[in-house]
Amino acid sequence: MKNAEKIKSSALRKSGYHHGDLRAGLIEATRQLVEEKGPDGFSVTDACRLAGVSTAAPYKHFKDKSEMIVAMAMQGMERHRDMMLASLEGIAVGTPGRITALGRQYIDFALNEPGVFRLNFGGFTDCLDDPALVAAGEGTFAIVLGEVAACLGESQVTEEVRRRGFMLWGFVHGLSFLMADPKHVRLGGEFDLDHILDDLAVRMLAN
Amino acid sequence: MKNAEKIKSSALRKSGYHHGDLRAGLIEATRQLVEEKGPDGFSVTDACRLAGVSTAAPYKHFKDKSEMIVAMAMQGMERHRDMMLASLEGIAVGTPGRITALGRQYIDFALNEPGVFRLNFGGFTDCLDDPALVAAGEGTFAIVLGEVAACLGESQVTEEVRRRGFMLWGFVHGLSFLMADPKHVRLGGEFDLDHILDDLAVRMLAN
DNA sequence: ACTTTAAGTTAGGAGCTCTCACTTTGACAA
DNA sequence: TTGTCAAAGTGAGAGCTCCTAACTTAAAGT
Repeated sequence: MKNAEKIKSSALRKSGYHHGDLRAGLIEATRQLVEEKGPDGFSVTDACRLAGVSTAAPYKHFKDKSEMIVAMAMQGMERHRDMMLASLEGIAVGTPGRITALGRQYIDFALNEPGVFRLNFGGFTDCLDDPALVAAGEGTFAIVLGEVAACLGESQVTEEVRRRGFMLWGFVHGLSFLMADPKHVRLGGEFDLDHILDDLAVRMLAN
Repeated sequence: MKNAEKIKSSALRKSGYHHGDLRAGLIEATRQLVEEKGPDGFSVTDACRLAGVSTAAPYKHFKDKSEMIVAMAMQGMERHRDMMLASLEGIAVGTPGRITALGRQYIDFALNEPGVFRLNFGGFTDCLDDPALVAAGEGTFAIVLGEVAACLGESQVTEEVRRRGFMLWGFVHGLSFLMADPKHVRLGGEFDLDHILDDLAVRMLAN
């Protein structure tokens, strides 16, 4: 029983009348479609087709389209944070290497999941207002602030730490947008991202 | 005759059966609505209501919704470029002040017209593909590259100039996104944008 | 086994994009 | 000045979307 349920849960499409875990199935369908067609271009109808249910089914699990997108975006934020945390593994605390690792992972996420990244940060009105999403973003930024503080030899997040962290975030954030778009990234010519990030960390943490 | 026509041209709404300059009227309506409701949330139907014409009228002037948005975005790119160029007025060539002026103006545009800014750079699939829009973006970036070259004492756009210019662009671009969003900007704490930009120019143009 | 209820369904309203066939009217030539 | 034509409007409607309402299925607990 429990086993059969688990197998069902992981499936995108349903088998019988009931899906097993339609909520998760729709979130996964949403993720796939947002990557495929972009944050605009996504439709609930498409997600229903992909999950193999009728177009009315989602409304048993989500209030509306926006809530469905927010649920997917939230999982994206968590992946984003977890990957950033994982990238710190084995790098000495207080060294610039930790800053560049975070930046690198931030940008890698934007490159690997451009649809989700743009959805989360590109200014889609619906998602901007969700408090859980905002809180998740703040949590991730807090990680950055902690690392900046350590690099600057501060034990607390001072105003200067916050200022530097915000500048670093802005930089990496902007690079993510530029690099996730082929029409923009080629304007940068031939460059090595790791080199740029190292250069950045040196310049921004100096003094 | 010519005068009456000009008066009509500047009007958003039509007076008689014919509008006078519906194309321009729709572009202006589109701009207003994109600011009001965000790039998503915009509908051709709304623009028609605002311009006072039937919902079939736009298709005499634009192939589809996308082309209408692109036309509006194009004017936004031109405003963006013109304002950046104007901001250089009276600042000595080859000084970092010209870089900070460009950056400041870039961000100001994002703050003054967040809807248009996000539409142009937030990764809306339809617009990304338009070659005229891409070319306009490249033209604006070329201005930045020229200033960076002058600051670094180069007479040409070398690979290093391009790299630094791209980094500066990335930074200002990211800050624009963060500052245009109240939920992000407050994470930066209390800070003075001019001070940050000066700091940035010093750090990024050093060496 | 029976009941309850969560989770599906079909049907349909309202709004959107866009097309088609039609109407209006300004511009230009005779 | 008048007649014609083409540009620029119109209403009607097809096909899509999101979402609701009322109905049906079947899973879970007593």
